[in-house]
Amino acid sequence: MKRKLVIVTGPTAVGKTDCSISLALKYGSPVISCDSRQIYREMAIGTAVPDASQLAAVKHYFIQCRSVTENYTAGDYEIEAVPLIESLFSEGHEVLVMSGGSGFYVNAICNGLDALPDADPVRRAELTARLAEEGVESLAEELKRLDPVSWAAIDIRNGHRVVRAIEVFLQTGRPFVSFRLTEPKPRSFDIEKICLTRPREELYGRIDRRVLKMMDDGLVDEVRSLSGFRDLPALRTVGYREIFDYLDGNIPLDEAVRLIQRNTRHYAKKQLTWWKRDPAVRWVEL
RNA sequence: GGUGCCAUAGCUCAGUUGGUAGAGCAAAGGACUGAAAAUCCUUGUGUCCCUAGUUCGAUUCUCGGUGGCACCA
Repeated sequence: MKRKLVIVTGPTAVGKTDCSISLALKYGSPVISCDSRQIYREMAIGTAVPDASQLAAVKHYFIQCRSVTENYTAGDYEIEAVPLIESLFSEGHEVLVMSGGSGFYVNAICNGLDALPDADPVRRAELTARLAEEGVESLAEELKRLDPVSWAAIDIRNGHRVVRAIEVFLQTGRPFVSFRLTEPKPRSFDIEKICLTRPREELYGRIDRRVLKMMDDGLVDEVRSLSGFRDLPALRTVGYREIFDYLDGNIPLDEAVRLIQRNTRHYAKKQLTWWKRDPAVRWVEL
């Protein structure tokens, strides 16, 4: 029988952690996290990492193992997680449990990312500054001149996409879209994707309550301790930006809480949209 | 009990000198190849509280009712 990777995903606060731990115990598997924010050790409260007893119950990978200063990416994740999965299978596991809500990271595992270069930090910073100063139209014009094929193919109103396409062209001399493969990367294991879901109202209630619990657990102090890192990509995260606004005196605390709740709801909705277009997922309503 | 004000989108309200209506917030839908909890795009038909009247036509004016608020008793 081919080895199987069971991926437990779904919107934030739906209950992935509990479900993944019971599955892991059932199969004698560790839990391999695929969460782009729980990976940062400085961001425990605002990302709702598994608690101490949950972490003690099952071995977890990719939880709080990096610093926010490392700018971890989906590409890094694929490079580390796929060999880890293969090595765990070779140790004798029949089933491995992966869990997390970052669709792009799951995609990196299931289909693989194409052989695009990493961002050069200096050029990225330069292009990001220009995006802020000149606006996306100006950079889109530049992309049109440099790489008209990609200009026509990507969402040219999306600043991040335009920056990325320009930077890839400048680094390689090749059109950004020419790197795209048509076939997903072959994997040595089967994959089963399970998307947990709940009635929308119930999910939103869970989100609201979890945000209040984060506040009780000391989210403000956690964010305050990270103020030196606030411009890093990792800190551009729901729950952190709003508290920075509060600490700056721009909004009262109750407004910050309200915004975190709302923005988390929006995030949950985007996650659901991501999974809805994937015909391979099995939906499980809790 | 009396008088006045109010009743329009999930919420707060604007507006229609009579030709069936629009802002903010909330919400919904979508995109996605190394920032992805990021970033970007799209979306407003709602018994205009109910009944009757005037009118070619009433959410708009008038009578009455119902509910809310304020003040006076």
